[in-house]
Amino acid sequence: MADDTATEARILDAAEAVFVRRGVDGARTQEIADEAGVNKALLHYYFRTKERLSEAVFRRIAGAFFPRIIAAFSADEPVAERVRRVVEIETEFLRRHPFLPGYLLGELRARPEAMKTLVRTLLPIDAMRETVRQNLQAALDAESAAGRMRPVRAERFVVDLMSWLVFPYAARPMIELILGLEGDAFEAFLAERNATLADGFLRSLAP
Amino acid sequence: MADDTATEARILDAAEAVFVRRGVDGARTQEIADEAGVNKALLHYYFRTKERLSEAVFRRIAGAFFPRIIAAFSADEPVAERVRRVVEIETEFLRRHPFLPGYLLGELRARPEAMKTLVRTLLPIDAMRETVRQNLQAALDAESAAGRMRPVRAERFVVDLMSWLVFPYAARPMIELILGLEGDAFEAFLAERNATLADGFLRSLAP
DNA sequence: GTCTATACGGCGATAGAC
DNA sequence: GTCTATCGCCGTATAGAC
Repeated sequence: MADDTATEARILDAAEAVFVRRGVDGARTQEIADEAGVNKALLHYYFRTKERLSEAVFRRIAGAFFPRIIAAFSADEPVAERVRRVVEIETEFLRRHPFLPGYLLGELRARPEAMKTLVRTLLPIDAMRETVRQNLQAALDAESAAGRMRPVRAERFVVDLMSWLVFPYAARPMIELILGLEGDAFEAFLAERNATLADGFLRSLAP
Repeated sequence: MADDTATEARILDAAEAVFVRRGVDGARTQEIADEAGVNKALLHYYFRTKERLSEAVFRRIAGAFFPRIIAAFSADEPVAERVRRVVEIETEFLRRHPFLPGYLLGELRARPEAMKTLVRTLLPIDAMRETVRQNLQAALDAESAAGRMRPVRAERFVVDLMSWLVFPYAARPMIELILGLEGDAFEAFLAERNATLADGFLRSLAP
């Protein structure tokens, strides 16, 4: 075992774990090597530099994170159903990757232009944007025309829902500290919250 | 001019600027010295280490950020008024310090235990927590008993409102990228959003 | 208090053996 | 493809002159 592709994958997994918990600047290549069960020289063999390794990790994460969300927002379903779908997909994803929002936000903050460029080469940004602006906006306009919802811009709709979904994970240490929701209490709090989040969100848009 | 306290303050201001835009790990003491118009040796003279300097900066920022928000949440006013107050205070503060959420979240993520300890020595966490749990929860319970609002836990109330307020700033590069709201368009988007944010939030809690 | 110059350590990168 | 050993830079910390 431990052929080349398996080793490369192990390094990538280890790098993801370390980058996600320490940030790229705070991460040490030694720690990545330890976590992968190899030595630093192999990181160089496979990825050449820490910079390139971090880009590979970011690519993998961003590629898994964004497309499904955009798809759910733009699915050909009633607005209420899309909201429930986004909530469902996102809560499931975040349950498995709770520290990922902090990582993504941290990287985009530390190296905004580099990361933006990276995402642009990775995802069909323009197409995604158009889908949101056309498809989602049309659905929202139809709802408001029918008097079932107040008028709202698609951009705001997306930002507001994503704020509720993502922020608690990114701010977890702060919430634990200020509100005294440590460990399991925090998890329980989020689970309960997630169950009623879609309804609350839709109510905020009631006519 | 340039007596000792002025120099120390200039270093602190410079450090804040650099830490906020690069994160502590990404910051170089040389850049802080340049921005303060002094040399690296003086940083050591006043603050001994980069670590201590970062703690001083964090203290100043956290001390300015949290107390006013907690006070607004717990003010002796109707719930709707408190919400509008929190929104007003927070939007004004964030307008002047738009990169601060990213900094705070980043530090609490990179060094959660150290930062938590620091905040505990800085703020009366337990008292703040009790105020939220007692005072705010009582106000929310009264509203729901009167049929003006659905029942909600104070913790959730706080997290949901803060999510809407803070997340767009922390996620600014991502929002600019995905939704195509660059520069001024982003500012305009937020200004418009902030104006109706309190009402939308209260609607989400309608009975 | 403020500067110049330097010591020191750590980390990423790499050479070279197997 | 994987290892051991080592290099060289860069950033923080510090000594010492003014």
